[in-house]
Amino acid sequence: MEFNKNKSIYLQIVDFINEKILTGEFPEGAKIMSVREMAGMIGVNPNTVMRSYTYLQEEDIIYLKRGIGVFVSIHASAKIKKNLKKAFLKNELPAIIKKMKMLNIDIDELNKLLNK
Amino acid sequence: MEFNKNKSIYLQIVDFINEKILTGEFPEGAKIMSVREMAGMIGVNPNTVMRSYTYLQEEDIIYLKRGIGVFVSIHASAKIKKNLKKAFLKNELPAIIKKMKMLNIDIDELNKLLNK
Amino acid sequence: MEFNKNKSIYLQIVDFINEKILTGEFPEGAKIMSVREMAGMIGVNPNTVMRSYTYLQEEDIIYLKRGIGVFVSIHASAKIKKNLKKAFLKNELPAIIKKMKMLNIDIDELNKLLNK
Amino acid sequence: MEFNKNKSIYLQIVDFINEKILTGEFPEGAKIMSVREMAGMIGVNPNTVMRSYTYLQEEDIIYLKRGIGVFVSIHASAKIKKNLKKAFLKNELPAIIKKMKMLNIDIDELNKLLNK
DNA sequence: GTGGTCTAGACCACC
DNA sequence: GTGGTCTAGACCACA
Repeated sequence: MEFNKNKSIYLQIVDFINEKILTGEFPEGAKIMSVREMAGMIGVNPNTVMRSYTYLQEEDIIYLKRGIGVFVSIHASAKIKKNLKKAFLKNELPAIIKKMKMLNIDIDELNKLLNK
Repeated sequence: MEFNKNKSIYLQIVDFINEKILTGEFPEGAKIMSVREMAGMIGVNPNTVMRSYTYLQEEDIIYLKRGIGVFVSIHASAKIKKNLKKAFLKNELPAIIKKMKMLNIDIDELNKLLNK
Repeated sequence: MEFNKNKSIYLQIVDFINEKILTGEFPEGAKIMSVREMAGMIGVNPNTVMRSYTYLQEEDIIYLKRGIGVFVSIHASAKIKKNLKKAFLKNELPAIIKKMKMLNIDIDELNKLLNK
Repeated sequence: MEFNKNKSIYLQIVDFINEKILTGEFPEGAKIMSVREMAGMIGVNPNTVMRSYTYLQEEDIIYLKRGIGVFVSIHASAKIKKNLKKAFLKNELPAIIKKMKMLNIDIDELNKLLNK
């Protein structure tokens, strides 16, 4: 797996897992890859994966069972969408708007860009 | 001045100055605040401001005259717009599109959000 | 059965059985559930129940007869009370006192809380 | 510094810092020991201290400033008391009550024990 | 086998 | 100097 240099790896793993859950590749309630499996697959230290898993557990998106494995929470998908939407509206949208105004990009031009 | 934790302070100062130039608050050709003045005003270490100024000088947006002061370049405004547009199209737009798809936000909903 | 995350499951099973014995639900001398029955009932791996039983046997609270079953020891109830009291006075009470001081909870307030 | 074997070190460091804040030894708003200083002082790996600090930052009790240091939050003391009280009422008090009933310890006896 | 913690040591961006 | 991330490797309790 390839990582973006500007974002910490463990957060990119978080994004990766969130995506898998949203696409249904990791279904809610299901057991997913163990720390070591995931680490081996994406070529990263198990500690780093553990950090991602711990983060996701604090967000109630997965839960870890000692000696058993890692499971997707029941309402994980809705939770992820909620989190992403909240972050999008609060952090990213204002920045987009500000930048568009500064660059004199109007909604029509944005529409064209989006359709490409 | 308040800073976003996820972005380095010196880059946020760069954004801050870019904005002042685009809005005309720092007109092209004019002398702007010294490193020390700026540092005092926004409550930051002078070294950090120096780093922002150095960065902006490398981008030809300002220039420093030793012993005299800091000045906005003649074509600063156009240069900034060019840089921002390039970054917007290359880095931010793809991420926006991806996120909008994941969250099922279409162009109409975005339009509504933008108008608020 | 639900388990507290901060304590190991086998010890929670130990507590569970101790309680049954103290309340008389598992009378002294009587045969109690086998490892497999217990495991099925509370939804846990039989190995884990076995660990609890082994622990309780070492404490002379139950004894296992190979091929026959698991039995509550004759003086189990007294033994349990003695163990719990010892642990309570030695480990828990000092922590309670310290925490109450830090939280400015005095004996009167505790009394009120206990009566609820 | 000595650590209890039954609790993870990083959580014991959390307790340690909470206490220092409650007693005023680490005043609100003040800069406290850096990760490395703390690690050296208590004889623990810096990563472990970092874990404690990160935990406390998520609880809004301290905040970390990159390149500058670690600071106690403004309302840290109240926050800590709130957290401890909540945990005490929710987790510990019910267990105490249950255990006291099982051991036939009444409030008078507890009072005597507390006064020792 | 699993999660969970800890150490040792390194590198980076930032102030 | 500071925080922040990552690796490598180890040990433990638990299932």
